[in-house]
Amino acid sequence: MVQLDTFDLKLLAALQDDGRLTNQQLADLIGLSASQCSRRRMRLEEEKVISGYHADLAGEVLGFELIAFIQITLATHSPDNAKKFRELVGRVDAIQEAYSLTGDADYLLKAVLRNLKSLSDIVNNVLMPHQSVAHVRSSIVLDKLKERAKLPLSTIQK
Amino acid sequence: MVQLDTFDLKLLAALQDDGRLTNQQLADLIGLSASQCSRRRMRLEEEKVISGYHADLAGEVLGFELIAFIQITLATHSPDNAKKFRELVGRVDAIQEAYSLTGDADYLLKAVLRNLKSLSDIVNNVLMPHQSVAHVRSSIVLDKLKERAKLPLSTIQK
DNA sequence: ACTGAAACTTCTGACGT
DNA sequence: ACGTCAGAAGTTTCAGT
Repeated sequence: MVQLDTFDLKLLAALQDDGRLTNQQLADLIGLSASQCSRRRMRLEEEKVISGYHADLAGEVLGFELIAFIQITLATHSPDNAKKFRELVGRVDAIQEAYSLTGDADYLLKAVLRNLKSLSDIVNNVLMPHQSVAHVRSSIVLDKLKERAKLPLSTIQK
Repeated sequence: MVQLDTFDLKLLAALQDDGRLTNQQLADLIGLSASQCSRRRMRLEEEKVISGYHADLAGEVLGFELIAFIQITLATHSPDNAKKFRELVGRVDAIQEAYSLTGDADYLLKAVLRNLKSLSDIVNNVLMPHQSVAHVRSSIVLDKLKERAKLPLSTIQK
């Protein structure tokens, strides 16, 4: 864990909101000179507190109409089986996120898809037939209440 | 749905990977002049194909040790109840993402937390006691196989 | 539609406080 | 640790093809 002061936290919060903010804009926002913001930003990038910058694309506009969460139970929990499943997850582009979890399912996947047929394809032709997989349960996203995860930096004590 | 050519898709893919790419760098990557990249980028921002840019922060480095998925079943499905639940979700900063879903649970929440006590707090003191909520089931993330959701732009036909 | 050049803005390293 | 300044780099508008 890195030592951060109030300026760092403000800077992180600002860049979390808008990743293309210039050092000048940051300077105005947090009350520091632009060069200082530049230096701090570089330090935070160097220290991997900022792990990267990404453009956020509108999935719907690009034709990805569907988001699905898919719960997976593995056939066995052998290292070999786990490895094969991870390779599968890595290969399938529609799977955006994948986590192993405590609880009844072993894995939770988030997939973005063009339509119901693509979901059916993934579930029935990719996941189900795979030797590592025992059970698949998918849920379709009806509504997004909150997205674009921001860390609650305000809860960090200086 | 917007009309995009190969250059647009390359540009989007590049910015999805690195949101701070300069127009010059984009120009080199996709084989267009910098001024053209600037114009196209502005158009894509204007059309909301690019919905924003965000710095990605390393949660662990900042002391968020825990990610949890929380499944919620509402007490009743009255509009009033749903509204109250949405307000709750909006208020709680630890809840990064929230979706309403098909399937056995009504909502799926993703929360980032400092430790197990914070999770227990949210579940037992915030979610469970809320009048709209009937049932809460939480799962802790053991491992991230895939994160940093990128849209599979390669699957888009020009 | 694209390129290239010109005017403007931003970045970043050296220096002084 | 911070701000100022100046040269370098990047951005964007505009004319030209």
